This record gives sequence, C-alpha cells and structure tokens, in this order.
Amino acid sequence: MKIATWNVNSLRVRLQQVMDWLGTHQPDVLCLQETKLQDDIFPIDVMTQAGYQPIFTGQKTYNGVALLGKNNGTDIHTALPGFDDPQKRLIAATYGDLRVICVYVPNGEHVGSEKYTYKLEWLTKLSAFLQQEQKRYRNIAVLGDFNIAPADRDVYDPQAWQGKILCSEAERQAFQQLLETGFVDSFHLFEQPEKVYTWWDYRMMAFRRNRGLRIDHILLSHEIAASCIAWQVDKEFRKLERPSDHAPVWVELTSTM
DNA sequence: ATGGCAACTCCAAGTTGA
Repeated sequence: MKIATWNVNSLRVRLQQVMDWLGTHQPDVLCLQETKLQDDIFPIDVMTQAGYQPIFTGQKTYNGVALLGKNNGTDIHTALPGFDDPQKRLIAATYGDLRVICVYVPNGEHVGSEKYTYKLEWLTKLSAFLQQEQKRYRNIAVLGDFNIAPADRDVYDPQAWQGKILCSEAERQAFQQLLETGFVDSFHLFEQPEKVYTWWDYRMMAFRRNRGLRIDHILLSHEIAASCIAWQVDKEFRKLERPSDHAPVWVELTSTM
C-alpha cells in the first residue's frame, strides 16, 4: 500500500502533473494541499475517469486540501473540531483500516506575526484532534505540508535559518508535540543521506543548487510504522516545466486495505 | 537590508507563500 502527499500550489495549474503522477505511481491515497479551488469547480470527472475518488474542501485563491483514493473514504472530517476557521487546511477520511489525515499547516509569515500566532494555535488544535483520533483509530497516517523543518539537518543553511519561520524553536516544539501524541516521522524509519528536502524556493535557482527544506512529512502511528518499508521524495516532478515548489513524498506500507 | 519566483485576483499592482 502506497500513500503520498503533495503540495501542488494550485491544482488548476498542476492538474496534468497530478494525473501523470497518479498514473506513474498508482498510490492508494494521494493527499493534496494548496488546491486553491472552490468545491464547485473541483475536477471530479478527471479524477474518477482515472480511477480515483476525490474528497475535498477548498476555497478561492488560498489553501484547499483533497484526498484522492482508489477506494472510497469514509468518516470524513473537513475541519479541526472546536476551531472556527474559514481556512480549508485539513481533511481526514478512513480507507480500509487506515485513518488518513491530510494537513496544510499555516505558513506563519514571520516569527511573532499574527499569522505565526495562528500557526501555533492551529498546531495546538491539531495535536488535540490527533489525540481524539488515537482513541478511535489505531492505524493513523498524518500527511501534508507541515511548514516546519524539524531539525537543522532538514535545512540547507541552518545558520541562515536559525530561529526564522519554519525553523523556530516554538514550531519545532509543536512538531515534537505532535510526535508525542503517538507518531513517528516516517523519514527517520530509514537510514537517510544528508540534504534530503521536499521544498525549494522558486528563486535563486534553489532547486538546481539543492537549497531546500524538509517541511512535508508523513507521520505514522506506532502500529503502522512497523509496517512501513519505504520513504521517498520524488524530485522528478520538481524538474518539470512549471513545477510546484514542493515535491511529492510517499511511503509504502505492507498492510493491506 | 532587500529582492529574487510563482500564483492569485473585479486585468493589474498588491498579497501571499516559504
């Protein structure tokens, strides 16, 4: 079983790339972030014709998340409970015995800004939601754009980024708090080379120079972490014309659906 | 110290992202 996450930075612009990626990789579930589409113009037919059932919650211009599954998802959540938030940043569904939670964590703008406060509050609410979900499900995967580089090794220039947005101590503590609710960062289940990233700035030829950050993550509950046999970031689609600034990330699980 | 790129939007200059 293969589950994946990709911040596509506009599904309208990246639709063909997404369909190509689905065709090539055949994931059981693909989580998308930054679809930037209202629900009434989501390309449902294109997805279903390719054998994927979409579940989505979107808005104009910003945010927007979706789940594309080979099977139908059930027990769908499209928001964090107890958090009145117009920004569409979370969608969850159950596929077989696996709970899949797709997140687009706020960027935070810069440390100390209103958006930074919102980011930390959002992460606190996410942590509470995950604790609730842990009571209902054993096998949980949380995938998405977390907008946090968990450690210095996840940053191309840790000194330049020290204490900055995506790398601040409070953000990293919030990420650790998520893990402490009962998850592992699947990246660390395997021996990894240095300089593995999932996002590269469009500017300054950052991708060609591998000046990136690892901010897209797949967290697995302990029960399924044991069945994870691969973690990959697919840099091929970052090399195409008009790429997303994020690359797809996926894991392979041995458990069946 | 700033902008650098890309996508979005009452179509065009400002906002947002990371």
